[in-house]
Amino acid sequence: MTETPDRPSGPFPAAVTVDLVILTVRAEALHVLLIERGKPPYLGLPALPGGYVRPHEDLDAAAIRELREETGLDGHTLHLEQLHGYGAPDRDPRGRTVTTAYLALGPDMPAPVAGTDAGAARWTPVNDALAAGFGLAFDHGGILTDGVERARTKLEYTTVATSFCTEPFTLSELRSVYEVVWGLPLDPSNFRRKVTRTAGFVEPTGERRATDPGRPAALYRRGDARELVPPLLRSSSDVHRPATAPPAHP
Amino acid sequence: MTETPDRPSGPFPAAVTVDLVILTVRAEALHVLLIERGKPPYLGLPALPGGYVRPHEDLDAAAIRELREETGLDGHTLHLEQLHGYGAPDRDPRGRTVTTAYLALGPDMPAPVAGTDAGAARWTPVNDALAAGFGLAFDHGGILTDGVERARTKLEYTTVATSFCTEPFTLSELRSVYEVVWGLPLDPSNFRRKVTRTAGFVEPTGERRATDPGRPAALYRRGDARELVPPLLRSSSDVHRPATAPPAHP
DNA sequence: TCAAAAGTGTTTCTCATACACCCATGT
DNA sequence: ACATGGGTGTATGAGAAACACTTTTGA
Repeated sequence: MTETPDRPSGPFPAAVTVDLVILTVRAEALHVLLIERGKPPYLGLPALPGGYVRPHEDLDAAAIRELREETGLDGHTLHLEQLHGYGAPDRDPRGRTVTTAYLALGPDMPAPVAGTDAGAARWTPVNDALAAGFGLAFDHGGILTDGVERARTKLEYTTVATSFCTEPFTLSELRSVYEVVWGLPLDPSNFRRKVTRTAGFVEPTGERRATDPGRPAALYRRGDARELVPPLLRSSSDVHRPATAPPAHP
Repeated sequence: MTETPDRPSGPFPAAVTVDLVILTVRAEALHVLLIERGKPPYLGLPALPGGYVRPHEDLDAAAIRELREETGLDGHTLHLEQLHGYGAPDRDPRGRTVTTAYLALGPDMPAPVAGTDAGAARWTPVNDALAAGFGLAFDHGGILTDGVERARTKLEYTTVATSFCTEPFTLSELRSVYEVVWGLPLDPSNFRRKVTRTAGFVEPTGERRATDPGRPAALYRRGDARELVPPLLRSSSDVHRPATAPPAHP
């Protein structure tokens, strides 16, 4: 912190909050948990869940607490990481407020607990929430954009994609996570190879699960590895190119 | 922000600061800019430069301002990015203080301006500053560790390494940045190929610079590219293996 | 027995590694 | 001329992309 004494700057009171970008994959689309504001400002508008940090609480602890309060889920079973700090002077009309945004990634979750908070929590497709005119409260549109971008890049070089899956899961389910978050189709067999060849990415359980039609799929659990080397690049790599016109001669 | 009304939590006043991890490469080692604290707490101990955010100032603006005040350098010519927020309740004995740390990377800089601040600023080798018993003020040891780690990984998949070089620079100088930050020797010819084949990483100026003995090196400027795909991995790739004992027969 | 999904094998090609070798300059 | 660093060329091998093919189930 290191203050700079004897100059026009000095400590002034600000409110400290945490906000949560909670993402999950459901119905083949990336969803974010939004609540409806129950009081001004931005009354009735959708917003990210969050709240004030308590006087004797660390930022991470506040994020875990808010996560449980809003979703009923244990912050230790989800992936939770600090995203970014936001402190524009006018971001809250009530007064100077600095927020630390957190990114949470989890499997398709039970219907969100009707928050002790005013408005009920709702899963919203990210594409809808980011559409122009949707109107998130405060600067939450920008925060959501940053969170989604972080999630996309983190899939490349970490194993967090498994956080979106309920254990045990199949490799098709894991691949679907990548396809939904990146918005790209991947080649199933090459994806399988990369995942199973990376030590600690997934661990087979030995069990299988029947699918409606088709061969039962082997089940896996999350492995110990967190970093992914080499990374699973989404650009120019592993993309199953759609059926384009084949070259001239048959 | 989204307060949670009618519950034991609510806004309480906290001080808001920014701290800077300013790194540079000089004398074949990574250095960090530290100031000496001129007043309690932690009087006389080294600390990261930083200060209070002003009442009508954004976090980024505060970081740029502090950077100029402490180094005399323009925040727009250096690489500057938000690092992480730190808000442990007891991190400052004077009261609740939440800080947002920023990471700045720049070329070997002019001797730091004797800060308007109390203690003079000093370049310190990162290895010394992180050694047990060096004793940085507050939680600045942890912040510095996080900053160095961020710098190491960012060299892999972005072009920020060029921020450490004074333009124009040679490819040997750029390679030296990687070697110093990663602590690994790299193969000069393969490094050259990767850098020059990545569009927008560096742009040749057409000029050359004489070296003491040896062929003059071509000079380059930073390119437009910020992301580096494919990344320049530091693990198991491009490492020039040191002279180990050769196989049995000569 | 057919459709659908899981899973394996294989060819082709790209790119990184390792290292030999040539170039340009100061002493 | 020779030592020193800059810079180019290339043989080898690992791994990715593309896709044909086999396996296992439900209807």
